[in-house]
Amino acid sequence: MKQVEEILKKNHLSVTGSRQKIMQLFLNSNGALAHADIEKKTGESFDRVTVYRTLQSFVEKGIIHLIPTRDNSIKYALCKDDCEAGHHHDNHVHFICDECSKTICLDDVTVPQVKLPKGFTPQHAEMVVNGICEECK
Amino acid sequence: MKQVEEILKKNHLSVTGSRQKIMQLFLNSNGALAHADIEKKTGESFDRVTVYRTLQSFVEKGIIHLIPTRDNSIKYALCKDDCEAGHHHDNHVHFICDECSKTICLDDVTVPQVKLPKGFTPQHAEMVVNGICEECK
DNA sequence: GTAAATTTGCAACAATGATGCGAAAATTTA
DNA sequence: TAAATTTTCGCATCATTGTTGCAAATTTAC
Ligand SMILES: [Mn+2]
Ligand SMILES: [Mn+2]
Ligand SMILES: [Zn+2]
Ligand SMILES: [Zn+2]
Repeated sequence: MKQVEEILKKNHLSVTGSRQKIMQLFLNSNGALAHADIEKKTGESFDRVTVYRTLQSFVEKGIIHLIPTRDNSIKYALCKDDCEAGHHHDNHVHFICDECSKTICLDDVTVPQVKLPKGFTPQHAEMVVNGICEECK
Repeated sequence: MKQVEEILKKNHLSVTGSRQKIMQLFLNSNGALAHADIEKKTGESFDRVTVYRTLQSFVEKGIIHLIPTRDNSIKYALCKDDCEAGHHHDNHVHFICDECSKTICLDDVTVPQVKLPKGFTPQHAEMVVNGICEECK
């Protein structure tokens, strides 16, 4: 069984053309993908709505996670940590290159804890670093 | 001279009704404001476009800064650090309450530095913490 | 292979944000 | 303070992004 098919089945998702193609895109890509990237790379094959729904279901199943960016565009990347449906626990830092604008999961860099003022209880923290990536250096 | 007028003049912005009213909103508010909040609180007085343009010019002048959120909605807050036109340098942590969904600048909590993998050069870092705020606790 | 369940594509809609342009208002000049 | 100049405002219009309902097509289960 192909890797893509395996991933879908393991996550109780029916195996369809769009899901296979989009999942393959993530497996091939070394950075994060935006909705627009996916539409472009699948080349008109699927309806815009299908792409939205596919991404949503991948997020729900814990296959991909979203990355917040400074310009408020959503990017998606594969979860390498062992996330489960409805229970993500990636807590790594994300890097956005100002040169090539690629978004990269720094899987080995954990989001540091910060001491909050009295009364604040943290639940989850995100950290995004901008700069120059190893390739553009 | 009123405080609001003073701020506008200091930043070389002509003093207009919309700018005064929106600036006053920021001065009164203890959390960050979204575009929609501002439209609501000014009560139909100004065109939607005017609000957009006012916020843009405040950002350009270094009077307010944007806060990235996980759900892709833009929030704005007063710069308390000494930002200048075209050169922001707030680097504090932001807190978003999961209960009241207020967004708060933690001006005294500096974004910590992280050690990046070899080849990555950081330029700027953002950190957003979700949880329960002091009021909702 | 057939029936049931799920997914897809289309149409329609809502929200958000940008731009051009003439009218209105604010600032500068005299 | 009045006229001239500069800036801003409001409106119309458009683009992009994302959501929902529903019938047709596809996938899965039997
Ligand atoms: Mn990641
Ligand atoms: Mn802030
Ligand atoms: Zn790069
Ligand atoms: Zn709260």
